[in-house]
Amino acid sequence: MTATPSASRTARERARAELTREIKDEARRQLAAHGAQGLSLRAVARELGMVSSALYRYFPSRDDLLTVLIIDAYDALGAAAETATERPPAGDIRGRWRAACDAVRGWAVAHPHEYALIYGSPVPGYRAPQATIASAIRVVRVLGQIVADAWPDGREDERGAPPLPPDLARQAAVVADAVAPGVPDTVTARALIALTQLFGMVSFELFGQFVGTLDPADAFADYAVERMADFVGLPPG
Amino acid sequence: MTATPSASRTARERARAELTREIKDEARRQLAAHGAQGLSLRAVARELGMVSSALYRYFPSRDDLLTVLIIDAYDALGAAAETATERPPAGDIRGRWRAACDAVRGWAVAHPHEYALIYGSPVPGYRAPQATIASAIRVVRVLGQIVADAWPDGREDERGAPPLPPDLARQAAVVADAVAPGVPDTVTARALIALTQLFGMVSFELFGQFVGTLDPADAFADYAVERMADFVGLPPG
DNA sequence: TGTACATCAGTGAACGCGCGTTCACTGATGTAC
DNA sequence: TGTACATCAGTGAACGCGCGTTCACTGATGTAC
Repeated sequence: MTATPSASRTARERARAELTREIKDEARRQLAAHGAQGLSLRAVARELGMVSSALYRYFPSRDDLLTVLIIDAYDALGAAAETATERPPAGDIRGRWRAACDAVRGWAVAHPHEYALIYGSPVPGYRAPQATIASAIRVVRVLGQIVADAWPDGREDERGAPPLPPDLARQAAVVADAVAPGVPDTVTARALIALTQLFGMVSFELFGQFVGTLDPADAFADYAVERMADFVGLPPG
Repeated sequence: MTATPSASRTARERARAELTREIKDEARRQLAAHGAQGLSLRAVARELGMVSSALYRYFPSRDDLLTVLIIDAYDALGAAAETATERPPAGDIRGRWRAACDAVRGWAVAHPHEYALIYGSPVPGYRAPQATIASAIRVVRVLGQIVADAWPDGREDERGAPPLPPDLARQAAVVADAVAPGVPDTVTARALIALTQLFGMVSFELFGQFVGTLDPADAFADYAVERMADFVGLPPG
């Protein structure tokens, strides 16, 4: 535990950390080029000038590497949303909503294959472990917090929204407890509708459903974000 | 051109049509089991008791087989929506909307891998030819027609909806011309928002984003369909 | 400070696998006269 | 109706490829005394 062995240990560990990062970077590059199932350990090793078996010092299997990439992607998206939403003043609810939604779309457009990895069709044969959930929830928490800030304790949903059937009310309450505390269940349901709209729109854009119609999709995306903010009941900006 | 040769020619052609169908069926079965990139010509042939090279009498390549499966999937979804939307009386706009949306979700749940094939991440290396577009548009046309029926010529969007920026107005007009003639552009934009919500919701359900929260998603889906009908401005049911 | 030992990173060969596609072929089915 | 020929479906072997993973190994880095 003296200074020297600890320093040299970190030297080795630093090399290890650096190579781990390089492997992930190269894997991400291949993801971008050939998609999730085009990710090949041998190709990663080749590109890094190593022999393929060397990668097993860093990741126990291809699936583990994939899992790390998935978690990283969720974290990157979550971090982008968190950062964006902190830019406007805390009281500017609609500005924060807009910033968060724009950040989601912006990150997705900038990293289409990583987006596809986490929100596209699941990779067959691969089953995401529990470990991904904490990262996956970050972006949801960002949007949930904005809605929660718009609905301080005791505020009712005064729009005469149709009440939820009991099953849905229960589910909405669980979601609200986790990511949007204090929000009435009808509002939570609307926020979940807005969430699925946002990701559905981004997926349509990235996966080619808009080609030839809403292409480019910027104006549509901006408009949809505002209308969904109205729909949820956020104060006008 | 006499009866006999023509009958025997159809005999051979009937055999061909039947085997073509069996190949597609088996391919769909593999799609369901292993996903799009798990679709292997050799495995299809093996399962049919043929040698792999025999498939080349029916499909010039693996990609062509995939393309046919994609078109079939779009057509099956479109047909399901068309059939469902014709069940309620033509004047029951909301009933038809509900039926169409339910049919989309129902088909997707019943055929998750085919849904993933057409609305999930694009298969890397594969690029859908133009031929798919006519089939892809069918389900959109069903929803568009319902909205068009709710907005007969001359009816305005009287809700004081925010006007569209010019770029978006132009895009919305093109879409309306194609699938929802006569619909004001603000309504078209809302219908497109509803469309992306529907498919986003279905994708979240099928791709595992709802596991542990909105699971099962039936109540949420029903609620969302109604709220989106309100949002578009369809008459209450 | 120096030596003996343990840990760890990376090598290279090999295993066993499945894939898409081509090609020359056989034999059955259909066609023309 | 019968024969000669053309078309077509399906065979079986082969090509060349890339993959994930294992394993015994070498040599460098770090640790304990």
